[in-house]
Amino acid sequence: MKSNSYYGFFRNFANKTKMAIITVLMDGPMNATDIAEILGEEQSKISHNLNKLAHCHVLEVRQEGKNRIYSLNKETVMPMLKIVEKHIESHCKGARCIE
Amino acid sequence: MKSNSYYGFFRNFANKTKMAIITVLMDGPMNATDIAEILGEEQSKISHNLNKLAHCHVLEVRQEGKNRIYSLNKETVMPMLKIVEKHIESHCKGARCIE
DNA sequence: CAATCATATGAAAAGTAATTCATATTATGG
DNA sequence: CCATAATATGAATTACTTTTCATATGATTG
Repeated sequence: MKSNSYYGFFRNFANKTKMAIITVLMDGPMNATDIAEILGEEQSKISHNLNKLAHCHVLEVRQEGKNRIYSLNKETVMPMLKIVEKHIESHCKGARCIE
Repeated sequence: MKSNSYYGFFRNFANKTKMAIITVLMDGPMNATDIAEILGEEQSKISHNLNKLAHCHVLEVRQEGKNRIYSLNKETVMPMLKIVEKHIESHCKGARCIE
């Protein structure tokens, strides 16, 4: 296991904006502008982040007219979040574990 | 699911040194000095990182004489790495996915 | 093909995290 | 208790990442 080199992948989750995007996309695919709107964030900020997430296949993209529709790679992301949730549940009850 | 707030947890894995520590501890518990030695890293650098990892219960610590023995929380970490491994396997074959 | 909506891009600036270095603690064996 | 081995701590520096801002590119529609 080349676990040593996985840290790049985890960067996709180690940031507030990226996690917000991921959370929004849990409800279904959406285009970039709408994501930005929902999060109340700058278009280009969202675009930069979407690119990184898609680059690592945390998100998938498809072109639809002039829109690019981003969707969550649930197969990877959901079980991952599940693990974190469980971890926090059992180790970080109320505590300042995560901040 | 408060997934939005999980990003702090992921920081434990989004860094080279921390992942190196985690990897070393996959082989079993070890004290701080030995970890530093094996990784060829500065004692205090390792110490700072160990603290953060332990703070989030990614690692557990126990005092043993003047040594502090750090061990990996395998229950959380192993399945997490498994997911990443599988993801890379199926999406990042040879590609510049992760860098 | 001009206008416009949607998105991307790149470089500079800002923000945040990691490392270093010097020093402080803490524990134990003699 | 003193010496020392093991580890922690904090502030300053350095290194990275993220954001911003201005601008560019792409697609579509009339």
